[in-house]
Amino acid sequence: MLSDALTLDQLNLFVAVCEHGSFSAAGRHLHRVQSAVSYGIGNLEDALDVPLFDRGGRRPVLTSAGRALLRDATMVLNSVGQLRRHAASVAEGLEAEVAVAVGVLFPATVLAQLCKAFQDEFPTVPLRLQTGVLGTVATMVLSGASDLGISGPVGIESPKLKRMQLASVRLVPVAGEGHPLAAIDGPIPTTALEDKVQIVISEMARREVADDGPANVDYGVLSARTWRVADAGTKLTLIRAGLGWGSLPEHMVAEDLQKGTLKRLEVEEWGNGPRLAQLFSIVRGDAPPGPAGQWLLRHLRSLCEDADTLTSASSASGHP
Amino acid sequence: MLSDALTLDQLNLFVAVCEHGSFSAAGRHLHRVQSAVSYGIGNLEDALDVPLFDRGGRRPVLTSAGRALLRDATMVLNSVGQLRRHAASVAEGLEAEVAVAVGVLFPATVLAQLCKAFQDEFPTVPLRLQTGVLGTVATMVLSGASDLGISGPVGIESPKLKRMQLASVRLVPVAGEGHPLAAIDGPIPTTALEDKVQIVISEMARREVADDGPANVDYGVLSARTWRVADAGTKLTLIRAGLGWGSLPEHMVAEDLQKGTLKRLEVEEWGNGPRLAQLFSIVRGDAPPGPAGQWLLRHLRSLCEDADTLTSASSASGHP
DNA sequence: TGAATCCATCTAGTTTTTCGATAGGTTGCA
DNA sequence: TGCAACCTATCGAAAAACTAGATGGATTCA
Repeated sequence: MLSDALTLDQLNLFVAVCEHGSFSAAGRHLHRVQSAVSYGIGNLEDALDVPLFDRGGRRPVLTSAGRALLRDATMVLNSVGQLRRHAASVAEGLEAEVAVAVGVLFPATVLAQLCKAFQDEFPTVPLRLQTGVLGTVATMVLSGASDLGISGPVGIESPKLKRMQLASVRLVPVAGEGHPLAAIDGPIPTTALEDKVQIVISEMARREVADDGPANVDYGVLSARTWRVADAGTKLTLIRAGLGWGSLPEHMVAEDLQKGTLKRLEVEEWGNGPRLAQLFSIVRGDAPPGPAGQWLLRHLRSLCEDADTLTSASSASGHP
Repeated sequence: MLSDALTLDQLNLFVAVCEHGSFSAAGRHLHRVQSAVSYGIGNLEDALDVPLFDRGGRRPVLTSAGRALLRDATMVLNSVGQLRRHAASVAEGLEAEVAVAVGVLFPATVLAQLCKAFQDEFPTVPLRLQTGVLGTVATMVLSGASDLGISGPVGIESPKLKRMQLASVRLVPVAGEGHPLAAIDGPIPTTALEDKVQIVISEMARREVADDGPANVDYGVLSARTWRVADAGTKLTLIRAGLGWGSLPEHMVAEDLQKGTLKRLEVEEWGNGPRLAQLFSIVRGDAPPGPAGQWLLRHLRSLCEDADTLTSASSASGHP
């Protein structure tokens, strides 16, 4: 061996020697001859240019450098083990990773539950989460960038896409506590809304696919003055700051409504009943997800069945 | 190659191919022939039992499994790189790690500054922090478990230990706001303290070394009823809860004193001036720390010189 | 269609690793 | 002290793994 080679085999020998206390013992456990172990450790010390063991006494004893480098070595071997397990699960037919595109309306707490359950079931399959605005979810599934989508009815239509209804999310129109609309008690006529800023979630209008479809349409726009934001989080903060009004899923505003920092609006045109946004799961019919993705889909469906209407009940589970 | 071998060299080839787009290009960059690259990648695919590339077209294209495993591979190579850098720094004479034992009295904010500066100066040298009660710090340095100690004057004496004064910490006797002692305004006579519970930091009395020395002595004990705790944190919480009184370094109680949740006591026997606890650095004279440890010691000293008396000034730097 | 790349595969030669044995050291016990 | 039971380093021969270079087939681009 010339000099800086550094083999995984050498690292394996290294930790084996540290575990079993001697070159010979390590050799026995690894079904190698003692001279092979000696040779390998010698090469490792040459490669790192650091003596790892004191060979003075009966059994080799780690130098302080060896003790510190042992940690690095085990770390390397751990990452190798992860690679191996991952590869094994792929070889057995599991997909290499599952990419999920989830729309902003889907409650984060349910999503967290879902991810945790998935991680418990498939520890070797990485999960890639992509949260996007309404329309992009379907686009991502169609393009193959995501294996599974969770989204509202908005978005491109394609015969390739298979949608299944999951649950409903209650949308409540709200305004910040200082906002003029918050002071109105009864039903608010549409005329009163027209000159107020409404904050709307909107995508960046990428209309490459399905150009003739009903893409890039804003739903539920009542005001003449609208501000468009990219995600529900900034929409919430803007409304909280009193910059305008808008509808948000109930699970996102429940806490603010209780504290009084947000006030629920009664929009005349929408009546008094709750406005429900349907949530669908989206997969491609011609390229269905693998076993892990199928499992994720089933689990998602059962999670949504438990709570037919995804209200603050899911977020309330976080509070005692 | 038989089957499950998995070499670092193979992983290197793998990422190189992904980087440069083709087996040949990777070979050129790595000064290897194309057939060698092909051979290595083939062995890797055999070892993992997973095809990594689609060889249909002009240039090999990653399979989805390959894309996922590429992340694992780079992770392995990163950890190997860390091992290499660490080994290189050891080969150049730096110690493999620096272990510091720091007494509970030392302000955490200064400690954090020290650690940060050390990490910037020696990114390859891991730092091992061991916070211990008064006497154990010296013991750890003497036994070689730590290279450097920061402690008060308490602890074993040994000709091998070299102490240098660092700074002083003001100790203030305090009690919780509901405690009867907190109601007394003037100097408190010792007789009034005798029947109140005093909370004292004490070690678990390990007197293996220096058995005849002044080990295991409690300093500043005035009360007949004493509770002993292992660390300053629980001492603070106990006192805060009103279970007793005791002295604590000023930097730990400054906030509570300001908020009024703790009250400063005036103990007659200790007079009105501040009680100062000296802090020393401790190293072994016969086995001095290496260059990184020396640097740490110097930096520690300069940090302490800036604020000769370590008061809440150090923690106040965190507030604007 | 032809030029330019690319990959897999084969052969032969080189390098690395293993084996088994030997020599020399340390530890602990009689 | 001497002996048994460990341990390690080292050496020569054999085995295994790897490399270079050449060849053939496939793809892409002009």
